[in-house]
Amino acid sequence: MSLSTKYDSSAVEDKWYAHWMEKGFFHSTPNPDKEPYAIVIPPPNVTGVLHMGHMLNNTIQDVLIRKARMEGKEACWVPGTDHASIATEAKVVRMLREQGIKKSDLTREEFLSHAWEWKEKYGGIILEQLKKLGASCDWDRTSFTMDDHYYKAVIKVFVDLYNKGYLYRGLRMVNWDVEAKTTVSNEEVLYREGGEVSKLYSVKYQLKDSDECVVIATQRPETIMGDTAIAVNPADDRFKHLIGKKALVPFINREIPIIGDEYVELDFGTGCLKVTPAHDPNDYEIGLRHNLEIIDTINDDGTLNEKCEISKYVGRDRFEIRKQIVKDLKEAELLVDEKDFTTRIGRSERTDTVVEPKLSLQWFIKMKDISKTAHKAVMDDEILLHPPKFKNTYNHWMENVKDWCISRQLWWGQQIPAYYYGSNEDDYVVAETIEEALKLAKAKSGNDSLTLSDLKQDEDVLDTWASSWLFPLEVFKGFDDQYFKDGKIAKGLNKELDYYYPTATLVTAPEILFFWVARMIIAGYEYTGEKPFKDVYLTGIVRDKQRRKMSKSLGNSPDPLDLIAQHGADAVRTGMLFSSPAGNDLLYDEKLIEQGRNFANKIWNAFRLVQGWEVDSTLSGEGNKASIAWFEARFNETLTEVEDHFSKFRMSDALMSTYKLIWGDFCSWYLEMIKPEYQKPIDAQTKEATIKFFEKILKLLHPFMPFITEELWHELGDRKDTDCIIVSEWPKAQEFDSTILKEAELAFEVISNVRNIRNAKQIAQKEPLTLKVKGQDFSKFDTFSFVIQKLSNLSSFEVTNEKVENSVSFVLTGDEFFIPLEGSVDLEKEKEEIEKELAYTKGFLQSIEKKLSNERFVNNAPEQVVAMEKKKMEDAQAKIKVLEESLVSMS
RNA sequence: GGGCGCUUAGCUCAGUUGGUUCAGAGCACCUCGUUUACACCGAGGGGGUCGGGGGUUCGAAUCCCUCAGCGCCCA
Repeated sequence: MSLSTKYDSSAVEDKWYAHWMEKGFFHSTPNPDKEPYAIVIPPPNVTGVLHMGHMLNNTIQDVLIRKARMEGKEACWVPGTDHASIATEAKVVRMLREQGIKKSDLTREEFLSHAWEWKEKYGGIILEQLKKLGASCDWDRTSFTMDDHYYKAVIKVFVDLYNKGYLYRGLRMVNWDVEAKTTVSNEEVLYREGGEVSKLYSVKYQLKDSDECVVIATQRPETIMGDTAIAVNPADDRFKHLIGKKALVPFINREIPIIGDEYVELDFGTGCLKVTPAHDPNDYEIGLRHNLEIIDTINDDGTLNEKCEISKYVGRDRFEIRKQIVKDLKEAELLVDEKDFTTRIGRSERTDTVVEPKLSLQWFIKMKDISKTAHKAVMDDEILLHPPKFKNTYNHWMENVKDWCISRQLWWGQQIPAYYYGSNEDDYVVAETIEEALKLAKAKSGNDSLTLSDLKQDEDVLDTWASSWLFPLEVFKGFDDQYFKDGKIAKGLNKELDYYYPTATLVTAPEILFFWVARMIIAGYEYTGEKPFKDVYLTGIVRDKQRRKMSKSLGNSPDPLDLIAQHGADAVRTGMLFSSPAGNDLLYDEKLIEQGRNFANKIWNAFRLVQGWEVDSTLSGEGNKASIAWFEARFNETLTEVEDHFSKFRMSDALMSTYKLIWGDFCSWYLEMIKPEYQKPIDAQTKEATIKFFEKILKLLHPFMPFITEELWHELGDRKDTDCIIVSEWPKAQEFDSTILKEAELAFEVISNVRNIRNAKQIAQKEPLTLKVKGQDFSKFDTFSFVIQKLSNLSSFEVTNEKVENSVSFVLTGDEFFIPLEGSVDLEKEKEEIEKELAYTKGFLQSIEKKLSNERFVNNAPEQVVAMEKKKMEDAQAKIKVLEESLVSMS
């Protein structure tokens, strides 16, 4: 045999990927004769490199799309990338800095040209890496969220939402990164595990017209000058008498009211809270409730401004001032106490600076009305979430949906199409182009002399999610002028969108259920009146063995490309799926990948066996007929199971069923059943049937292991280069003969028992044995008697009416089996074992008899259950009889 | 503080409306084996009172209550 005993993935994978590409198998165009099946990829970040999460996610998508393709659907997997405004801008800024260029020295246009250059260079890395994984994306359709048409779509949607009244500008408390000078979203604010040690200062505030003082506790004494109230809990007996009085802000002696608010915790700090609405989200809420003044004392760069009223503080950094003011308070004897305490401090994911809560004028989408249909669609199972437990989460979020701040103080992204023409807050218009804006501005202002140069476009760009929420629509160019009219995408005009949309399945991580999934649903209904996808499969998070999330900073993530190079893409794909039940986190273990590799090797060797068989057409092959019929049935049984798993998005179960079919049923049983003796030929029918089976199991496995299955598909037969397994027909589950499955089951039990005895008695497999069975009905062994003899290596298998002396025995249901073994039978030990089994069976019988003698059970339980119990009882009784007889004969 | 979820074999997890030996799978482990596809292998085996307690029921891993531990989301 010339083939290596080891399967070499490296010699196979690139070859077939190139072949598939060359033949255009991944490409899809609308075909009215076929059912569409589209998936849009969750577009990876252009800044990213492939990580384990992508591997899992894209493997699942590829499995789904390959299966759909084989099922004869028009499968279309649209790839793409996301411009990721914050992450990309941060990368570009860092790169420029390394070259000695400061962002602030560049114009917007100059900066953007650097950013584009960067994107062209690095933005496609992940997509290239996905090819190594075997991803069968339609690469001709690759989309980028800043492509020309996409950019325009985002702008159109902004204008449309504005015109529909869904957009507004409003003051909001945002997370402000003083270094990047941008707002950061909540998910970009990180908290160190276990918190950070900070100080809690207790500071004396003088009461107005009194010698009395209140002592407040604060972590941020530098914001004292922005205080506009002191709050106490109205239920606090210590302080409630102060409510309504006035206090004086230290140093500047501004009068502020003392108010009662339940937000204040009695046992935290001193029980008195200074309220600084401009610099704390909770304080801002309190401020709203009590109509407090807002005094913003901190600049965008984190320095203090003149509103703090203390000239020596102005222009200096907030943390520097914290030290300074503590010193000053000490000197003024206003600092009562200072102690360490641990608290959560939010830091910007990008710059690691402490996030400054800040009030700012931002653009918002009103979410309540626009999200109603999207909410209902999931609750009514119009869109299915898998696993369904996420319905709850979704519901909770949608019920409490908050307005969405969509502006970001960045340059990389779609620039907000709002144009300002005057100094009043309301002096702006929203339009797709500046020319259009000028018209609107003239009309709105009544000033016909306005010119283009009087208009100033909003500096900010849109949140990345405000572009990616259009992904399933815009990858099919839904917002093109020809189709997008009056705030809706017209039907019947866009062939692609009409055909592929709604897409079939979205596969993504639960962490972006709201940021992305919910918003795509919202946009889908808003612009087409239809859902964007039917099923949403939420994958788990890939973690290491200590349950830590895999991350670059922890260094606990293996390089996926190394893994592929080492074990093969097929192995990595199956490894990821082996332990990936829907929606549960996956604890990554390299052993799983090895298991995948071993599996590939097993299949490879099964192939080596089969292809080595010479055919002798004079052989009848009669003895193999039952085996062939059995595997046929077993295949169909498994296929039915696999289809059921797929329908429930139980990918790892579908894989496991396939794995067991191939390794257990096909290799360990079927091939052994039909295997000719060494170097002997096989009959033609059996060989032919076996090749057919091999092809079928390869098809079943193809979505999971595309490469080895394609390789063997071509090895198994002489095929044209377009006759590939990737486009072969998926097997359809047939009715199967369950009788033969039961007969085989019984035969396998007999074989296992014989093997067990060989094992216990140390009898080599090559030494033939005699097997005799004492039972009423031998016919149930007829079909597989040949197989039983072959796999147990029996010289004879026959009926006996008598007990067989000097033999080892075992009992299956009511039949007793004997293997004569002169000399090597330890009577005492045999007896012991029989007694043990007898005791167990008697106990078992007792529990059933108890059940059956319970009238309420017999009356209430379904007939089928009662019948089953009766059968169990009879079997147990028969077994007990046989065992007891054995014991008698032994003594 | 509010909401959701989890706890089954050494590990990772199945267990669909309570009822076919339902207490399972894979891996790991133990024994034996280099037989002629594969040691990235074969044959066989051990292992859990389903987190604790209580309840409903003829019957509970499954439903209810309670306690303990853990996780996630929102504040």
